[in-house]
This record gives sequence, structure tokens and C-alpha cells, in this order.
Amino acid sequence: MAGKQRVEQAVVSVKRGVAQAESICKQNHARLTPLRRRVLELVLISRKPVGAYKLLEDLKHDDFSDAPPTVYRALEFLLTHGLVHRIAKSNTYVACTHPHDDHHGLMFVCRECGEAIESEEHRLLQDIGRCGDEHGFRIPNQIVEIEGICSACRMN
Amino acid sequence: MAGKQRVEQAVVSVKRGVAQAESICKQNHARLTPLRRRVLELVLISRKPVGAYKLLEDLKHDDFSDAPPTVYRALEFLLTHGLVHRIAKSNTYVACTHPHDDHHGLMFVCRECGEAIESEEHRLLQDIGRCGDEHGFRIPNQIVEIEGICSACRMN
DNA sequence: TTATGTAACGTTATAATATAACATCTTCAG
DNA sequence: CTGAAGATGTTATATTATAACGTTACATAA
Ligand SMILES: [Zn+2]
Ligand SMILES: [Zn+2]
Ligand SMILES: [Zn+2]
Ligand SMILES: [Zn+2]
Repeated sequence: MAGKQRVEQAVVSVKRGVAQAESICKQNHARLTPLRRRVLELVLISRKPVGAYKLLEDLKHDDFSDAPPTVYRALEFLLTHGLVHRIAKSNTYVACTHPHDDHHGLMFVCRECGEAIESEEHRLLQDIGRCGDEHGFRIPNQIVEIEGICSACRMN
Repeated sequence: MAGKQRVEQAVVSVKRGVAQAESICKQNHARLTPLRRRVLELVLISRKPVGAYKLLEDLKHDDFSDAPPTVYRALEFLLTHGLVHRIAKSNTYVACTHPHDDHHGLMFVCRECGEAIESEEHRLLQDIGRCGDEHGFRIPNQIVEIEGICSACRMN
């Protein structure tokens, strides 16, 4: 059954995401504590960018504090280490799909359903960097948010 | 004196911005009411992107209601007609520097001082559009927010 | 001109997102 | 062990934005 396979794939990708995070945190001498790991799992499990208070809801069912700082501190850690990205236009958080140093590119975000797809685009980001230079701006590597409409939503 | 000249230039640019807005609203059969005009002026006067509640503070000194919907409704109007842009990363609003139909490009935003510079970049935005196509995303014209550090702040 | 519908605005309340501040507990180097 | 730094718990509050409903101003047509 297709549903079961999708769930299994999801489980695998969550496992892989956590494993990558373990590795990165080790490199950075940072501690992926149970809380931080759990928040990362919840973000990985979510198929779309997810809000902080939604994550907090889920944390309640585990044994963590359900006060806002709990989730915001974990998210700050994950953001710092490049394990998740924040989508500013929707105040949501999404797991990074290629968590390694210095990665940069585009994040396409569907304005209808919220789906987000991350794409490394070195050439394009270089062009943006040059364009910034012309205005005296130094542009660090980053994930640039692009609003659009995904194919699924265009069908409707 | 340099200061006086700068102020005079600012006054001129506010006048020009309002004049452009008048023209655009006329074309669109939209009403640039005193409130909306005043909010636009306040955004134009501000040398940097400005928050909604800061605008609301300023509106108090005129004769308008000081409740949040006042400023948010005016901002929504101005956004709809392309007269201001919202900076998602800082929840601020800035006057558009080339308010005309279908314009698209980049908005460089300094992470230190908040300064924002808008730059039309048709070629670059076309490239982004093509990149979106490859992922099934349709990318409408828009101002893409880029985080950076301005030259002034790099001196510090 | 007055009637009438719509747009704009006033007002009150509340939602949604995020952080400050301080106490307690855990980890780890020395 | 012990002290310092890091992580979490807890309470309170800041910041940004919208819902809902009533009133006023404006356009347009009978
Ligand atoms: Zn990423
Ligand atoms: Zn979609
Ligand atoms: Zn613009
Ligand atoms: Zn700056």
C-alpha cells in the first residue's frame, strides 16, 4: 500500500536527518540534547514548514515543559547550527535538506499550501552577491525565500 | 549646510512619492484618503523601514484613531497598490522606490542598521523564475528580500 | 435631490508570535 | 569534589496582527 511505504520513507528520512544532525553537532562541539533532538524530529516529521506553537503542542505530549521558551530555545539552537530554516513570511520552521557548512540557495514557498522546497543555487546566489556589491552591500551565504505557487496548488 | 540640504531633498522626495501615489491610485480607481496619504507620507519620511506601531505612534499626533486597525488597514491598501513593501524578516514597511506595475527585483536589507535598498533586476528575477519552474513552482513578480550588511555598517 | 449600497473608518477585544528575567538543574573541566 | 558554564523550568510580558461589529463618508442612480 502506497501510504505505508510513504510513512516508512518518512521514518527513514527522519532517522537520516537526526543522524546528520548528530554528526554536525559533534563537529561543532554542540550538544544535541533530548529536547533539541525531539524538536528536530518534529520538524523533520512535518511535511511542511511548521509554526513554533504547533511544535509546542506536540512537545506537551512528551515530557517537556509546554512554555514558549522551551521550543524557541531549541529552535534557536537548530537555526544556529543550520539544521532548520525559518520562513519569515509565514513565521514557520522547516528542516534543512542539505545541512552542511556554507550552503546557500533558494527556498521556494507556496503561498497557497505552505509547501517549501529548498534548492542549492550557487550561480544564482553569486549573481545576487555581485548585485549587492554594486550597492555597497556585503551578502553572506543564505537561503533566499521566494514566494510562489506549487504545481499541486495550480491544479485546483 | 549639508543637513538642511538633505532635509529639503527629503521633502522633495516625499512630495514626489505622494504625487506618484496619487497618479497610481487614480489609474486604479482607488482612493488615496487622508489617512492613507498620511501613512504613506510617514513611510516616505522615514529613512529606513518602519514598524506598524511606530507609524501608529506618529498617527496619534494627527487626528486619527490610535488603534492598530487604523495603520494596518492603511498599510494593506498601500501594499495592494504597490506603494510600499513589507520586509518580512523585520516586520517593517518601506516605501517603494519605483512604484509601477509589474516591477520586480531585490530588496537589500542591512541586518545591522535596517537600511533597505531596492533594485530592479529583471534578468536575475527571470533566472529565479526559471529555477522555480524546474521545481514545479510558478514564481510571480515580486521583491525578493536579501539580508546583508551595508557599507556604513561594515566600517564600524 | 434623496435614497441606497459600498467603502472607509472607529472601537473593542483578542489572536498569534516571540522574548525577558530569574530560578533550578545538569554537565564537565580542573 | 567544586566552580563555572550550559541547559531547562517557570512566570510574566512584549510585539505584531486580526476579528468583529458599529458608524460615518462617499458615490451613483432613481
Ligand atoms: Zn538548508
Ligand atoms: Zn501549494
Ligand atoms: Zn518596489
Ligand atoms: Zn547598515
